[in-house]
Amino acid sequence: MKSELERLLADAVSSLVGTVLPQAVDPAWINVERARDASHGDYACNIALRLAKTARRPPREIAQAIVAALPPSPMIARAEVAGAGFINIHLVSDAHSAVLRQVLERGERYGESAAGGGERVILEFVSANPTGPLHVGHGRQAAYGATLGNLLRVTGHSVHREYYINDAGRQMDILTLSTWLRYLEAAGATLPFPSNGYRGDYVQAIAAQLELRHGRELQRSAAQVLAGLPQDAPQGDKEQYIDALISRMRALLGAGGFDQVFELALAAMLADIGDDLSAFGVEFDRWYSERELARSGAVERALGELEARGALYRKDGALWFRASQYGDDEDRVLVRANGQSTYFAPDIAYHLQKRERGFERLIDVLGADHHGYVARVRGALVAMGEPGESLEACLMQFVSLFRGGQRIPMGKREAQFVTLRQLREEVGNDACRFFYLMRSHDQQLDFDLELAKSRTNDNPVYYIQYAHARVASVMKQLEARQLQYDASMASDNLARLDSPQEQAALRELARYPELVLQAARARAPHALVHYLRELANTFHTWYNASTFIVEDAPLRNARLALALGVRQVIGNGLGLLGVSAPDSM
RNA sequence: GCGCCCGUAGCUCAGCUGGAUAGAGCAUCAGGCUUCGAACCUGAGGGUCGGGAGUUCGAAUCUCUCCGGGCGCGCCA
Repeated sequence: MKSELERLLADAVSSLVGTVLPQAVDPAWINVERARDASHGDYACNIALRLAKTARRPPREIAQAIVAALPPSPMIARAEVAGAGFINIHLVSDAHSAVLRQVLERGERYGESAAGGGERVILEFVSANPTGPLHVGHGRQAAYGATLGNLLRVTGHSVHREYYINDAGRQMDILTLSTWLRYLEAAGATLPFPSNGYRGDYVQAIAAQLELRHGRELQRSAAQVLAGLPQDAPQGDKEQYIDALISRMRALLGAGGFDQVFELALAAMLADIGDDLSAFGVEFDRWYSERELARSGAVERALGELEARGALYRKDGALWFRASQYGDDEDRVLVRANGQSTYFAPDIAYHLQKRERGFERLIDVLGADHHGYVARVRGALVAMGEPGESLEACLMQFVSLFRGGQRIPMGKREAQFVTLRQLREEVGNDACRFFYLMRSHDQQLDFDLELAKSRTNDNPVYYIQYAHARVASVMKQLEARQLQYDASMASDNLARLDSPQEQAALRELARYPELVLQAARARAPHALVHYLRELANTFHTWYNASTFIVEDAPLRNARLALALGVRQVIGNGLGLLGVSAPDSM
């Protein structure tokens, strides 16, 4: 509809070139917007205002000329000049009911488009280190990533969802050590827990699995473990201390023994994270292991590529990337003086892999604290001959939990932090996903548990679900009265939907495909949440203003068709959000 | 100090690539159920869009600057 109108206006404008207008106009300039106010008709165009300067004529005069030159169309009832020089377009009422027909015909596919042109997108999100359970911040990234993926899919993109597993770094060694120490403790050993270790209860649970699997074969005495170690913090350096402990563990158990603990801890964490996400309705096409990436030689290949292009140099025994020449603030270390690579080297290789696998667009959903990371990865891509624009980062601001106005303190390494699982169990998946998506991703989120849990009128989740359930309820009532919905009678009588509330509902339904496209392009799932609230509001208003099941059969069926259309679109929208659309609640 | 995000009604937030009189929810106040679900609806009050300057027909939106809040700035990830 929108593009149709833009085409008509472009025709009108080009016919004026040479008379009213001095030169040809780029069709991209001609944008039609949905009118904000119903009195302004259905669509509005500001092209006359934009052309006023070059044409050196008053905008209203140009607008008048465009309206006069507008080719006739069966869709347009009338076009008029308003305000400073806007062109307001009123559609014929058939155009409104045509939308409803489309909703009912296309069903679940209403709102889909091919706008993305099949662009191959890899969407990486969550990618939390497998060193602990997901917390509430990861939950936001999960909800956002999953819904963004849905939005891109229905707007004609080929979407691949991926979770990058950081299973090769030092953090995993620390988890392995933490697990082993808890395992020793459980067998009665008394030893201090490193200040830098993972203290969460889940570590004890993994230690218990270790005991179950390996019995006492990995036991060593506290004296063996602690002999000759440096001081832990606060007297000593906690990093040195924990590295020494890791080395000690390797020495006492051998590489094989260490790996046994490592593999068990990793598998346990991945199972926990995977189950958690799956229960939250978040699925991935692939879980991409950093270790496998490293084993494949991809890291060396990426470094070789950088080397070949002269983007590397050695300084102070380390290998550096000339990031500052590719848009970053300063150069970055890839391989430390001790020979170990930083997290950055495999990340470069991973992103190069994404390009090599044929993805045109690389979207990373990251926590806001990773914003500095984007410039260096993009710089590395550019240095390797890839287009920097292909990488796009969606930075998620932080989540603060509140319980009835009281902030719940959260710390990362501390024993007590709220996990995603705890949050989901307390407020439910629907409210959880909805609340995560209510706010723009670059807005810090205050998540109030009491509000999310409340089954009262101030909880916006139920407001939308209620509209869906109400339609289902009406259909049940219809059956109870021994009546049947007659789709063809409805279709013949859509012109009867002429009340202000019905017109408003039709307009909202027509807006949905545009909204979905806009939300996808702006990477803004929250726009969909707001739209659904507005759609539900128009429906509730209509519901309160008129009775659907009336004696007049043509009118009754037309109204039921509209109600079913509303239900369909609410269902489609909630589906994209990953929120259920119940028939009763 | 530098970089990123934010600042809009009492509170929490929308406001699309600049457009017409800046909008919701909650809270407050006043109304609406013998009728398809009142988890709903109707109405009212409430604003120097953080301050200032600029760009132009037009700025909450773009630019600069200042103020305030959050987050980064490591041979951690």
